Amino acid sequence: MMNLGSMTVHQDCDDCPIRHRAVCARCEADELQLLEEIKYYRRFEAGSHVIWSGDKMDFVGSVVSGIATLTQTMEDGRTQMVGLLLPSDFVGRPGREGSAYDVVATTDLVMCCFRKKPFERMMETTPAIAQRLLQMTLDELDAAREWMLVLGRKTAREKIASLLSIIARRDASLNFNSSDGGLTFDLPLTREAMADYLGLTLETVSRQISALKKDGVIVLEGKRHVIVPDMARLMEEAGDDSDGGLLA
Amino acid sequence: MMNLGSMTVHQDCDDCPIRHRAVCARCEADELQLLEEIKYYRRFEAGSHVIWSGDKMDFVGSVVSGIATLTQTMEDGRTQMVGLLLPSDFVGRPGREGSAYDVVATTDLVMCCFRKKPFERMMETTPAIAQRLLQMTLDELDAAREWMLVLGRKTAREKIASLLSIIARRDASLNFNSSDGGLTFDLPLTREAMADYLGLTLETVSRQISALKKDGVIVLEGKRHVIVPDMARLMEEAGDDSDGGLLA
DNA sequence: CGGGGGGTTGATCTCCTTCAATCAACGTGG
DNA sequence: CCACGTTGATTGAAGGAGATCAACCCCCCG
Repeated sequence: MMNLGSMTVHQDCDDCPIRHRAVCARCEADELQLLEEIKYYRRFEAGSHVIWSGDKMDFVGSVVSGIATLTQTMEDGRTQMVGLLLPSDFVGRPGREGSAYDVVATTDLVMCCFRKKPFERMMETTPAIAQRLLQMTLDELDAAREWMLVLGRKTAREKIASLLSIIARRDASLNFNSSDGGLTFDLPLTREAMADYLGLTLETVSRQISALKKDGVIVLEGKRHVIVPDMARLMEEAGDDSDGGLLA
Repeated sequence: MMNLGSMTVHQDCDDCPIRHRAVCARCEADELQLLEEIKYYRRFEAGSHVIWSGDKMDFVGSVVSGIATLTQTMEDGRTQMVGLLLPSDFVGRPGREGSAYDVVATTDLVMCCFRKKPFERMMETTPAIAQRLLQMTLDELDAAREWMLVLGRKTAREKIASLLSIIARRDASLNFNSSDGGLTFDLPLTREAMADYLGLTLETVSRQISALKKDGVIVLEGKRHVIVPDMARLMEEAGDDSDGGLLA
């Protein structure tokens, strides 16, 4: 898949689907007005790079729709995904020149971007933005630490179950897709991307998904559509017993 | 070792060793004054818990001296260290009741604590604190993500080398202990704690340290004192080639 | 029809875990 | 001062979970 560049689109903050969850969530009308002046939309097609590791970043922004990944790569080519960016997630780091990671669109992606310098200035004058960003960063830090447990201590089977339960829970919180008690969702990642997220090979990912299917923990329709008949069972397989930890 | 509780000590912010690096780094004299009113010192002895996972936290604070670890534990006892807390590091999460992790003092520890509610109120009125906390949290997030690469993709030998080079670099930035070109430091962790940090067993840690010693990458004096004759070599072993990534 | 991307499955290999013995340093009490 | 237990660390032998290498399938698309 080639990067064909980006298209520009426009939208009003009022009908923005991530208005209440993104960095701008706590902004008042007048503050939004200021943001509108420094914002612009960009569209990326599936497979294209939003940012290259090491590159200078002249913007920060929010994922409006679609999914992107945050990955690190070693010289010899080994890669580790360090974050999954979903709608409302923030991209970029105020106060730093370059990006430490590759950001890649895994689906078609729309981002709401802010020019970096003006945004940094706004952060100093608009507590609502800085506070929201702090909150979001603390959440991401918790997520990263939870993932460290997954990477460091869980078995391949538990890793897969952990990933599935995270995606399932996220989808459940957005939509109401609990048809007849069983959760349902589409995997937004290829087997290879899952492997990069879980610190495994794609073969192991495939085998463990097959094993979970054989054991009735999940039901597959095609390669990507997953049905979870018993969420508690899945979380048990993930090693996260029952409660699953309180979400923000 | 038993937890004998904590002793209280006092200190003035002016001669505080972490004054310029902790959450309070950007505070002006008047803001420090306010902090002084809600602050108190606590001393923990090596091996004792600062916080238990799940417990309600009525304070947040900074590590003044000593070292603590942040660990997560699964029901079956598997543990993963998710953070190493050094002087100036922040403990606790504003806006959340309980702690998600165990915080354990690995050496004797002194903490500068702030009562949580007043601190949260101050965060809303004092941009200097919120801004500094955001900066520190973003740094921690980067560190956590770097560690995800270590946990997910590196070999045991590379993991050990990564840990050693991180500790070496940190020590180098604090002290000037580059006697005759070779860095020198003491390991602040037992083999078991290193294993918990690296997602390994303590036996593997021991074996890989021995191997690095045999290969001349490090020199050991006793079990804990490490000499690194060639830092570039160590970083090569860690898989972080040469530059080592830009620090903040 | 051919080709390529994504996915599954099999056979083998290897690195790390597991289980276990041993050792050095240290403290404690007889 | 020496036997004893404890704690941290090292080392050995055996086994296994996951990596690696490789074949093959499915499906879409040109």
